[in-house]
Amino acid sequence: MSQARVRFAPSPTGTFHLGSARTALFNWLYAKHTGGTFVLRVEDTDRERNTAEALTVLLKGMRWLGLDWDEGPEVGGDYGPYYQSKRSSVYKEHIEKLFAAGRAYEKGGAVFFKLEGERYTEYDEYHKAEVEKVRTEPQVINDVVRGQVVRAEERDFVIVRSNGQPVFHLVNVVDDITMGITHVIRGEDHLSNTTKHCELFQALGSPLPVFAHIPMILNSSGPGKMSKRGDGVHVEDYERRHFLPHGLVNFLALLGWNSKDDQELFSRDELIAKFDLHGIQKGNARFDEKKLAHINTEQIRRLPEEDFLELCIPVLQSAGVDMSDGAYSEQVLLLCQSKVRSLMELPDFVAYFFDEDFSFDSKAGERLFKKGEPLDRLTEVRAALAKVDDWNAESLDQAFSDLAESNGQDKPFQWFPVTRYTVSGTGGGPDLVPMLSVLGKERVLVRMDSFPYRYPT
RNA sequence: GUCCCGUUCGUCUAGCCAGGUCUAGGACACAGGGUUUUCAUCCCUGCAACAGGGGUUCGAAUCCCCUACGGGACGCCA
Repeated sequence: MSQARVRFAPSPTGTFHLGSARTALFNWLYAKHTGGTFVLRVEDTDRERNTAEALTVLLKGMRWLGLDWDEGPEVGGDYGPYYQSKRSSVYKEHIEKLFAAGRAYEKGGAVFFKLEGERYTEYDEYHKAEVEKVRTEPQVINDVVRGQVVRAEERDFVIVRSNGQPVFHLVNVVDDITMGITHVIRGEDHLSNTTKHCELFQALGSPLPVFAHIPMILNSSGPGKMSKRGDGVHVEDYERRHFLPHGLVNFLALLGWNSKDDQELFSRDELIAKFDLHGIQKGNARFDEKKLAHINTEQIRRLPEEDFLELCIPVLQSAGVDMSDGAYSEQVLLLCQSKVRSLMELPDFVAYFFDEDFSFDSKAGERLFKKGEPLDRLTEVRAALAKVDDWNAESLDQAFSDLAESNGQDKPFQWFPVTRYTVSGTGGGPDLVPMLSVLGKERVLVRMDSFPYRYPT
């Protein structure tokens, strides 16, 4: 596989849309897969909305997702500058080339690209006006995803505005040429634009890159492509909700691409190894948060302990959890890695480990008191645990077994629910014995003793 | 309105290019069951789709045509 030079060319708008993120991801994956180069180019022609803050959001999002670029802002490269606003001279040169070739003309202060072919005028229903059209030779686009797409451009189009600013179509093509881009991987919404781009490539005497138009991401409900506004449509939303960057990456990769072998959970390296343009889907995809949540959960489970701990720290700190006892916090978190479904729920999930004033879940309490004599069981288990000197999972297991045996029971199950509830206030959580072991003898006994006074009756 | 792209379970998708092995496979979700101290995990089972019509063929989810529906483009936005 030859090394590809691909680019992600966003226009900073102040947010980082998931659709853009997926386009960036596919480009990044393809560059990595082929051992090629991933270029980040900022399309900031036009506009006051292209602020420094908007660019920061984008770069931060890219870095959070782990999509590092080989050339572009802040890292440089041999094909710069990588901001379109700084490439005026390059565009000027190419516009002159078009004039020289008789493929550009001025009208109303703007520069138009001149199509070749027979001209005629026609009433246009869309523009509600009589317009000039050209019968051009149709362009044949060889798209890796869609096969051959044949389409003819029928109107001359603006390449430089009357204010002197070059237009997207022109700068996009000129940059792709001058930056040596080999593969253009972008959203299907650009497919119709591609005929314009092909005209420009040809008029400038440059070979066409390989095109791959990837499907759109549609709203999970309702019509149309994924909206630009709202919660859950931007990368920042998922960062704020403490999703794993790789969880989002894995999910996004599956939206419009698959590995053909039923594998859905990938490490970053597996994704790079398996990603291929031919696995890209033609049909549009609908965004499904439930599947995202599932993949995120699975990726939490697969995290190496160190990475898991590192990711947890900021989540708990921002929730105000006191983690001054590092070794203890670490034990608590490792207890939870296989139980928790998202990092977001972690602070609530571990609250009782760090706060003696934890609350009691009323539903679980009702269930507990509905059957048997929990207070009697509590007295028994309290006495049994008080005798444990060497407080660890093994000796605790033994203490429970002895307790069962001395009461003529096979297993100590009837003491478990009340134990869990009095020390944690919940009906669920990490495995009981390891949990008691981590909490420590003193905490456990104190909580058991205070339970009758603290439990709201 | 014109042009382009698409259409397999509710959702993401495999299969389609090289027609038979497809009573259409996997995953999420959902439902039921089992394991379990746990509304967690795990395991099992179930539910559920080739948009419609025509053609080609011994045979079509797979090839061709039409229709319908969905998406996109048609900006001196990108």
